[in-house]
Amino acid sequence: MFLQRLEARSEISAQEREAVLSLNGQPQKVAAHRDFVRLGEELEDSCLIVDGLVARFSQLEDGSRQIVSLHVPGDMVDLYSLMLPKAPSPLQALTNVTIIKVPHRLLRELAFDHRGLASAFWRDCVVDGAIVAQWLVNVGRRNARGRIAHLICELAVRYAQIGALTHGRFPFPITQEQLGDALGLTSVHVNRSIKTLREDGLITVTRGTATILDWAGLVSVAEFNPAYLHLPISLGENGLAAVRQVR
Amino acid sequence: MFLQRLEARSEISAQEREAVLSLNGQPQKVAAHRDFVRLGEELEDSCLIVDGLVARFSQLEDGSRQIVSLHVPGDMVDLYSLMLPKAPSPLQALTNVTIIKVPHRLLRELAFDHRGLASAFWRDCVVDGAIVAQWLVNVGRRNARGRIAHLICELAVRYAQIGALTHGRFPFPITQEQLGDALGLTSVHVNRSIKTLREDGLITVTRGTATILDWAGLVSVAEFNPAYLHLPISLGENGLAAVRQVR
DNA sequence: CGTATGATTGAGGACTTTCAAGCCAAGTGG
DNA sequence: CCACTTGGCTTGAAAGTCCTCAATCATACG
Repeated sequence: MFLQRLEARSEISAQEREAVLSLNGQPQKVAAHRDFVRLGEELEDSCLIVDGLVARFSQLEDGSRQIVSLHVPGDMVDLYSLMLPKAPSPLQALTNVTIIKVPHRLLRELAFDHRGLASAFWRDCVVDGAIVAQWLVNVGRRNARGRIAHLICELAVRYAQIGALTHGRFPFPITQEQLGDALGLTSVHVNRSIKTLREDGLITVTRGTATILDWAGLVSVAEFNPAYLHLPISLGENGLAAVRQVR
Repeated sequence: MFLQRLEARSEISAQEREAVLSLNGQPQKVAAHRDFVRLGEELEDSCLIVDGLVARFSQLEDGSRQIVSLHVPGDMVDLYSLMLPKAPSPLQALTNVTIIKVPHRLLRELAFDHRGLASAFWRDCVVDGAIVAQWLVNVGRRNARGRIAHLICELAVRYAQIGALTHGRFPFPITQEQLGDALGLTSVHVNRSIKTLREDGLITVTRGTATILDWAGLVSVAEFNPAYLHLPISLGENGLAAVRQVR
């Protein structure tokens, strides 16, 4: 999975591919709602998500939270911890999650031996930053409807990339409270805004899965342009087909 | 300047130091308000800021802007373009600016020949991302007063790092309109909020310079913790003295 | 001195939050 | 098998923050 993610954004040689595949680790289960990386912790591994949804967040003194990034299977959540071992933000499992911890030592060796992999890792960190920047635009300059639509578009594309989007449906195991924490909104207002999107025939959300009814409409409400994700994939009409792009 | 910035965050060997110092380039002037990198442009250089203030931003269809990062002298604004040559966001000079364009080719050679520098570059990109993440928290979860206070705290520390903070005063050549664009607010509301900060005796802003009157108070309003900047510096009481930290 | 850019202030309205209550589906234990 | 609990969704009403539109002021510049 990790290899697939890297290859989506970087050229990887056959030799480097082998090197990545030689990595292995024990899958671990993490229960929903558990913080499995705490603020300021010194990390010696990076976490590859195998299954489930993970959030990186910050907590303010009044108890409010801002989710800074969401991570789907295939993401190496804290690859950046290679460069900043002291966790700048905690990690929480939003659902039951399976992760594989990959030791920094091994990743460093890989980056040392294969400059293509070093670039790929570095590039992945940069793209992660670009996604956060896009979220900042989202939260700073769009109203609630636009923010929600944008996040849904982003997740649709990211799930499509890992083959988890079928018939315009994809996993959406996130509560409205958590959505609010990601978008700088209240769960109440998230609820009302989703309602208007539903009434406009753009999407429906039920029991952990989202359905796209009108991809073009959603994209338009969100002003969504997937370029910032740097994935070789886009969604066809109505979000039904995932289309691989030539790079 | 570039070397100083790198050394603030990474260990650089004597040999690597020499290598960085061997870089040279022509200083260029950019007039205030000019976009000197455009969206989607293919970049072959990264820009070191020598003087002035630069903003990276996104523009929405309705014309509104979100400034995603601000860059002070010593910053290599778009170091990340080494990994993503196609500019994901334009760059604007907020003031008259002096930059030095450093060819990607040279930076790549440096990173190739010196693994310590490769790490330092990568780390700098990661820290840039961490700053954007902090901005996201700021915009997503703080009210106008808190946002403004937080940005002022950040800039105070960053200017202190380059020795441009004296007697609690530092350069603040940014219009309220631009502040709003950075904070997800209107210039009008920025104005009113700054007024309350001034009335509370926390800061004053006049003619391109900000003065910190009550650092502790400002930090408290902002809930500011400079750790995310990963700089070996902090500000003493009332923001008067810049204190170098042991790493 | 006129012009231009940015700061400041006022009034009204829009979007979002807060507080509160009710609803629904799923899981639990007697 | 069913009351009972629980977490999450939904809705209403009132309040607050922030925005829009507009006008005035201040300062710098040609």
